Amino acid sequence: MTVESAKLTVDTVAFAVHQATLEVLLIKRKYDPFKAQWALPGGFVLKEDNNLVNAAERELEEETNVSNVYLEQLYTFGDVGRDPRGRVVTVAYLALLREEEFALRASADASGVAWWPLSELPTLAFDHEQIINYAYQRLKYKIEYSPAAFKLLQDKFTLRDLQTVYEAVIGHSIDNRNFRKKFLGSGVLKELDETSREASFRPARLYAFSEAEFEKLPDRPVFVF
Amino acid sequence: MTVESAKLTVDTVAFAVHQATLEVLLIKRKYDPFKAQWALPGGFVLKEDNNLVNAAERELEEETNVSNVYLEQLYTFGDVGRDPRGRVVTVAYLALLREEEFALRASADASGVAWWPLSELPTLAFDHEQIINYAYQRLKYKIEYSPAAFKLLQDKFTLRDLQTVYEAVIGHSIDNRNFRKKFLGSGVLKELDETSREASFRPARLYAFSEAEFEKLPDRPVFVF
DNA sequence: ACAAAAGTGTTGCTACTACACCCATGA
DNA sequence: TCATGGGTGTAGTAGCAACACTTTTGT
Repeated sequence: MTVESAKLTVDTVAFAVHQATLEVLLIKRKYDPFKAQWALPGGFVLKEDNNLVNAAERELEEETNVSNVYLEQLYTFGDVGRDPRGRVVTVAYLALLREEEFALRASADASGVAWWPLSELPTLAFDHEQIINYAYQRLKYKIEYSPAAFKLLQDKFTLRDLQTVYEAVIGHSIDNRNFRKKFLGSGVLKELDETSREASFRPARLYAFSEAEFEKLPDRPVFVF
Repeated sequence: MTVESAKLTVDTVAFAVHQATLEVLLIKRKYDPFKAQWALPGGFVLKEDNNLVNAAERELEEETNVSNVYLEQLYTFGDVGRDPRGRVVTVAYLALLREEEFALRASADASGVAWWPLSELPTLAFDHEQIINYAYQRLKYKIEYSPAAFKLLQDKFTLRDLQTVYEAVIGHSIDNRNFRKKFLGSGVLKELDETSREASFRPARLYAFSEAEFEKLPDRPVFVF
């Protein structure tokens, strides 16, 4: 019996919705293995990280300049052979954020950083394509019964913005009357006294999400369309 | 920057329903830390395990004699301080099985093995109480939209058996007419030509679960009661 | 006045909840 | 024939899907 001292890494699948498209944040690797290939931001867990999510936050900030966003643990991938360097187990995280809030900046192990549409991903290092697929499944489920969509939006948003997020994530369009009825009826949206004046047409009312009202919903609310 | 070579363990929360009670499989630790305390079956990932679930299966069999059961990854716990030996990250698994199928046998690091009702757990080693709570939440969700309940039953079962599993997991009783209507209407139960003759009263019809029919259900079926 | 997106109601149907009694069997 | 769990039906309600036109604004 030999205790395996596995190397432990964290990788983050960061999603954002940009121009009605669901996108993933990738970095271009500076070093081997998989030098010059696109990969998820992530890296080794260090002694100074006092838990796993801190490690994921640190790597994300170091490699992309994205910080202070919603992160949740996804799944741990540990098959022998997923990393050519030997037994490397990775704890994958899901992040949800708004692209506009961050100026991407490559550094550390990355020679590039970019948002890629989920439907047009490049060839990826390691088993990162599999991890992204897993993350996407999780996001599709989460958006149906949790406030995940609001992590992808500004604090103030129009119902159209919210619907666009849902459509980008689930991958098909939604009847706007039913969509609005369901959200307005749920009580989780606070109607604001402001409108967004975008162009030469009717301005849309702005709303904010109420965490408190969401918590009050009976058991597991359903936002399926 | 120092690469942390974390120790990696796996722990399994095995559930079964016995006499209408949801129970968890625990072992009594033979060695320090937490010597003589109850804990989840589990241990270090070894070089010869070629993926994480294999390690969980191996440890479960070694410590309890339970093998060949449904296992799924739950969550990875990696906070500094969760193990007095230093940085030990554990990948937790959920197992679902029937108690009657296995003769428990303690060995390796365990001086005892037993099923404990979830509502009467002893003091547990490490953060294992937290892990069990997490597993229980997951089970409650899974049973509502997946065939998880059938992993807790024999191949042939009565509708009463199935209802008992649901009641034990969700923690409250269900109207039997509505319960039967929903399951019979769903098409996932194959009616068998057999009955279970238990005692001096009307024998109950036996059913089997049809994986194939379950897969045919539109999107995410709901078995909420 | 026009272009563009915002905003709004109704109807039919399905699926759920609540609820209480008769049936089949073995002893 | 009795004790025990097995098995069944209905009515009211709530929530969902499908569907198209009017309103408001800036230019």
